[in-house]
Amino acid sequence: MTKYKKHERQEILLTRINEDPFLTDEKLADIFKVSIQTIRLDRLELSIPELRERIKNVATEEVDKIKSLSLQEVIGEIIDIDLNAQALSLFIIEEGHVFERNEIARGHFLFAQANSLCVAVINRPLALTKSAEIEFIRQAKLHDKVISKAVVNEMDNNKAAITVESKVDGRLIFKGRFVMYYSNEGDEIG
Amino acid sequence: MTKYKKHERQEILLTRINEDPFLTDEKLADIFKVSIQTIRLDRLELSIPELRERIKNVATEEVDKIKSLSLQEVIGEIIDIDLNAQALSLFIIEEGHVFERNEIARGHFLFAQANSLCVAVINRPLALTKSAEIEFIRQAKLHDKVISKAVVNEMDNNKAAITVESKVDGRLIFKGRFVMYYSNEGDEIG
DNA sequence: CCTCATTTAGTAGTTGGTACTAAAATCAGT
DNA sequence: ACTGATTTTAGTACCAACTACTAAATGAGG
Repeated sequence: MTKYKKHERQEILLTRINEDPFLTDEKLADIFKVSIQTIRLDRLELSIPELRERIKNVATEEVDKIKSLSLQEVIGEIIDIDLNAQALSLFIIEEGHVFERNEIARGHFLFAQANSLCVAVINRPLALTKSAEIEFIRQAKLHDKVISKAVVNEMDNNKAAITVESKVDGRLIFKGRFVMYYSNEGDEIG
Repeated sequence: MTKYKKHERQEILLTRINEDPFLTDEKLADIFKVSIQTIRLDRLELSIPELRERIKNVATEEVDKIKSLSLQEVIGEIIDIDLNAQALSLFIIEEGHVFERNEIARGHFLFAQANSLCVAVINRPLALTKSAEIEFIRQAKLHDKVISKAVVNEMDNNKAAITVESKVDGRLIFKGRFVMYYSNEGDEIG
């Protein structure tokens, strides 16, 4: 239980505060068994803002994140659309979408992109997926830009058949055939 | 531009602070053209905490949300598992999972639950979805508790066939047949 | 005009700091 | 063991944004 050296302590301090930004100087002084002044000097040298600033930052940052997450409601960004005919979307694979171990995208995000695109191309108050046959052909990896294309093959009064193909760098990674149910008013299915 | 009456002012104060929790008493006093003391009395009567408390609340709330979202990495909570044989998971439909308009769950979350469950039941370093046939039988609504059951039908050296059924209150809402690819080391697919 | 509610003023004390000065302790090298 | 630099403490004054309290001023209505 020897005390850390300055440099050592500062490194740990950084990660500690990163993990838990809600730590006061007093608590930190307690943790490292040094005086409050030492902690303050450390923060000064590492230009770590004071507790209140840190909390404020968390509060404002996370408000932004929530906004961008509700944007993720429709997964992927629609880049071209020809209503009831075809549509294109772009989805960039980020940290949250992959298996930690190998950075391969989880299948359901690719499905979600395709599914969202089907909902979008059928622009109705109610559009639900009825069934789908899908195939994962190749892996998508972290930071890949996935371009998904949906083409409406058939449409009748309340159903549409849509095929979706997703590609990374022009290579097919996913394809699916979706049957969508839709209506113009708030009908019930099943 | 007459001054508000007490009650009136307090109502507006409430909504104002709700909209923007980062307002100091000083700014609020300025807005309502009253003294700081009046604002403090108002907050006391309405039991609105002080600025710093409010900011802290925002920060902690949002930290919780982020945590529950990275937990969403595996969508749904696994409640029972018999490796390579079958597994059960629970997924509660929340605000972020439904269409705003009608509070019906987006299909890809139900798919994600099923897909995650398939990955979980095949407990291998690499387990990827190869293909799936799925059917959405009935809608799931906001706050529904969806129980998903995966049963492994066949397994060979590197593939498994799994059927999944999801129910709400015992009624079938989704079913799917998944083919999963897996390996014990970091092999490549395709 | 009197009275009760409302508003404002002012003081002391709190938390979690900054900014600064200065003393004490520790360490490194000779 | 001594010196000089580095590091750590100690201590003071000050700040924001309050709470908690007392007391005075200002309304508004009967």
